Amino acid sequence: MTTDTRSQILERNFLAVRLHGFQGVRADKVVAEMGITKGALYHYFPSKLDLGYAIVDEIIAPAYTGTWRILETIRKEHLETLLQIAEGFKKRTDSEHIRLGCPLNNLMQEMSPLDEGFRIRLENIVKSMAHSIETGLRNGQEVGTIQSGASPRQLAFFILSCIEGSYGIAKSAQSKEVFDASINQLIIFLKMLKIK
Amino acid sequence: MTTDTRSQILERNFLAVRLHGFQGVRADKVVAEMGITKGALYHYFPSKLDLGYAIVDEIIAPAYTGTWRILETIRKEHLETLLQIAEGFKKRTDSEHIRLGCPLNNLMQEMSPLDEGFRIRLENIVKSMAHSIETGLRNGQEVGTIQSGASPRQLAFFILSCIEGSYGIAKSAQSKEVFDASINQLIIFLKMLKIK
DNA sequence: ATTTTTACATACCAACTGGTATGCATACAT
DNA sequence: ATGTATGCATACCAGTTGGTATGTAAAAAT
Repeated sequence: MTTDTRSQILERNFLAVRLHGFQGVRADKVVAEMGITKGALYHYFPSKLDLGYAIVDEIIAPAYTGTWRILETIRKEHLETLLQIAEGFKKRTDSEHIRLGCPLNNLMQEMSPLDEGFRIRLENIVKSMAHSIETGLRNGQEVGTIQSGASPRQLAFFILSCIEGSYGIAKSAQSKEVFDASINQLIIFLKMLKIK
Repeated sequence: MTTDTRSQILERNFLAVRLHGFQGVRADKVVAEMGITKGALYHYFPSKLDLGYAIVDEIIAPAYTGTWRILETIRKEHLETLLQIAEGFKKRTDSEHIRLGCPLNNLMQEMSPLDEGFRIRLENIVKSMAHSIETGLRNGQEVGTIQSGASPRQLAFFILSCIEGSYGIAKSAQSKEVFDASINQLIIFLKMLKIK
């Protein structure tokens, strides 16, 4: 099947980017480990940069924006849903995640100052997530379950910063315990926003 | 002067690492822009990796650990000092910092999974900062100015995660406003820890 | 005064980089 | 049946990479 090879190339290179960074990836070596050659690689992607963009557009962006989008649609329990998402990060973050870090965070750090195509794409992912959180918090304030003093926009960036930062700190320490400690403190803080 | 050339090589390559990442740095091009050649570079540093280690040991580590160390020595106003440090991040973070991100965070993300020598060094910096914060918070609890419910260790990782994450999020957005929003929320949270 | 060490410059190199040009078997369209 | 597009493999390439070997003027040690 035609789409199979292409998506395999994408998936394998996504893993390689997580380990080596985009600049560190040798895409031809990655496909060689799949048993295919550069011919296939450059058949599907005109350049390494296009491969990188495809990884962001087709793998990273959907996964990240999808996690938070539900906050925009629900009519009640906004804070509880937010807490569940935070708990979800703890649950689905395994040792490989700790070792390799958050793919979004990694690419933002590496590529934002180097390539505008990457930067715009990654910024849009962050904007989308921040918008979902902000909307959820604002709606929660409007239905009267979330304290109205706090700024939803400011809180959205704060929450994302904590999560991305937790991946970063845990990555250097290679410690899931450190990650959980930080996320747990975030959860404690978020619970303070609740109106009982 | 012998130490002058060496420290210039260090400083210039530190800037280059901030922009391109360690893997992306071409150390010979960096020194060429200084008007010297590879000969000088490899005279002072046996390899590129050793140059990278020296950047961490001699530039990054002292700057970071020095920022927080005061928290270990003071006898009162622990929380106020912590808040001042947080405010300091806002003050001294200019547009170049936003564009290039936090050097520590950048290197952690890039090099932790790739090279154990880097990883250990960066982990030790984080550990040192976390220890200072933890000690400050614990002492504040003991003198009765900081709420005793919270875990100093957990809070320390949380605070560091927020700050590093704020750099990361702001870097992709290239926005000082985003950085300040996140730090401001951290400050609001920290003030909640105060016993009046 | 002579040796030794320091502080670089110059020239060179093998391995690797992202990428291209070409070939060719199969599938598909006409 | 025949032309054309697809899905790769093979071979090749110029530029770059981190690094070395050698040279040498000046400084420092003896």
